[in-house]
Amino acid sequence: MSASLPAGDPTAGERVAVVVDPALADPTQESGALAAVVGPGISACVRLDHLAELVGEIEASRRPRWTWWAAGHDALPLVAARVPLARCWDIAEAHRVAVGGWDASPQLAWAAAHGLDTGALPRASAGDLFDFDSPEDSAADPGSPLRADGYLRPDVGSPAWPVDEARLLAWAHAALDCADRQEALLASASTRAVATAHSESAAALLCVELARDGLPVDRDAATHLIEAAAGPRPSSEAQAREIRARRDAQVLGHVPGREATDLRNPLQVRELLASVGVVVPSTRKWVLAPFRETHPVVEALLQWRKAERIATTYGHGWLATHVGADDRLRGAWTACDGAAGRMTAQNGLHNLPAELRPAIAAHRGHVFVRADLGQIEPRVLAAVSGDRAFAAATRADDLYAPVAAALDVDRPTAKIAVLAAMYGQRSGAAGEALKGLERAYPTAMAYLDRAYAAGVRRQPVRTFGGRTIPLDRTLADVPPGSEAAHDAARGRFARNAVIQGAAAELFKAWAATVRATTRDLGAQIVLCLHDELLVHVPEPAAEEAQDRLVAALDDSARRWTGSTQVRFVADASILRRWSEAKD
DNA sequence: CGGTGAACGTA
DNA sequence: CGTACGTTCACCGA
Repeated sequence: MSASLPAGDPTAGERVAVVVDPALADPTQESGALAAVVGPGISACVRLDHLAELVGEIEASRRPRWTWWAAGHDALPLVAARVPLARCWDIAEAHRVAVGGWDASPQLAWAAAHGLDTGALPRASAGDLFDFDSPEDSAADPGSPLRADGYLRPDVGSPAWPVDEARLLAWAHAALDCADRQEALLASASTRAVATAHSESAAALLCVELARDGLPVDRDAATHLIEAAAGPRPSSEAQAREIRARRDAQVLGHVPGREATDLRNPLQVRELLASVGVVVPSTRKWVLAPFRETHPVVEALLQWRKAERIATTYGHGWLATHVGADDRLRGAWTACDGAAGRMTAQNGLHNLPAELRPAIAAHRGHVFVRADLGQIEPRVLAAVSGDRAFAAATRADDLYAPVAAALDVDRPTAKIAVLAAMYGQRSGAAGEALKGLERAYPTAMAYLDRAYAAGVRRQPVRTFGGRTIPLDRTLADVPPGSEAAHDAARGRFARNAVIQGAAAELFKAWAATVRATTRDLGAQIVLCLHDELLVHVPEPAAEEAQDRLVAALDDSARRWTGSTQVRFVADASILRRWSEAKD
């Protein structure tokens, strides 16, 4: 089926929905399957192998805001075909801005956008997923994704929902409706929430590109680093056992009579340590560190842990599994975690040990342009709190210098005080300096206090960008204790979330701008690491890309804060290997 | 076989 | 100084 394109004037911001058959596990592998494209004057159902061409034409003539339920599914064929798209609206990400949390199914997003009770979502009946004869449905068109009571049917959009052209078109219309409602809701909730939904949506599209492109690796360098830490790649299970046993022997040799200890069992390790007089509540690194001199087995154990980490998690198996034949490390990316809203990545992309960084190297004819945001969290605090005095401090290259002067303390003390105020210390003492902060920057401190208090009261907080952060979540790792301890943990979480979350929003706005402004250079963003961007750039374009990264920060920070009062700084450099970075 | 905690890497 | 996430392993209970 072909689409007729109306010749109308390009209208900024008009929505065009793209939806791909929800049954497809991998929309890049099923060229015969269907997608629908619906917008003003457009209503087309096309085979996937014709989708990129149609979307490319519409993009060229109208630059609409491409709207989908989730980029990871609906935009996948477009990313695979490298269709450049300027604007998008990701319903799942917009829902995460509006409501928070991780769950963002079409059913939930739809209900929230339409003001329906999200605690009472219809559930698919266990007996028959496609039983459309329940009383709620009787009044509705049997082909519609909607129930008569206004909810989406529980099964639509799921892999089990069989589509035809009419159903897919209706699914695209539903996306348009849902996105319009979300936008209205966000606009009424916060002045910045619509802009946040835009940059979060762009980040979600970037995530699909990151998964497609991967992080360039020097395979030989990686192999050598892994061999140095974990030994050669075993060619048999017997050899693997032998290498493991040899690694274990480095530790067990220090404790004759206890060679049978399983070093991978923390309980047995604790017993082993106790037998040489090291009595500890746990065998964590920072607990054992003070005992390094007490008995040689402690140092040997800590060394063993490092090698074991490389061998098991970032070893030969990892290299073979996650680094493709094109020497790119790939993993799945998400634009927004379930807590404060950072990006996440799998397969080690976000927690690669620093010693493996020399293996992250630009490919032939390319370099990396790397940039990170300096002192991002205190600068964000200045922006989101509106503290004029603290904002004045951000005009310094080193924010802690003017803070130290204002508090009449040395720089390290000023830094610890600021970090303690933002994150909340439980041990140690920043005492006097903290009081100085309260005097010098009362507006910023009050902002943090309000978030903490809301957390204790279990009330949701909102980031500067308008993202709701619910506080009914179970906290990750609160040690058993009093109710007061849990209150304090929620308070710390909330206080951290409004800073970390706002920083994540600015970072994503920056990343989205970089993506848009460096595309013509042939640049690819290949890593997003919370406050750091790694961009793979054809060598001749390196300096231009570096300039644009810095300019993109000025642009996105000005748009995000709505002012120029707070200064954000990026340290940008051109590298061949990630390890060449200063810090 | 799925969930949990310990441990540790990153920011 | 805290928060968050991803990965692996051993253990537990079904």
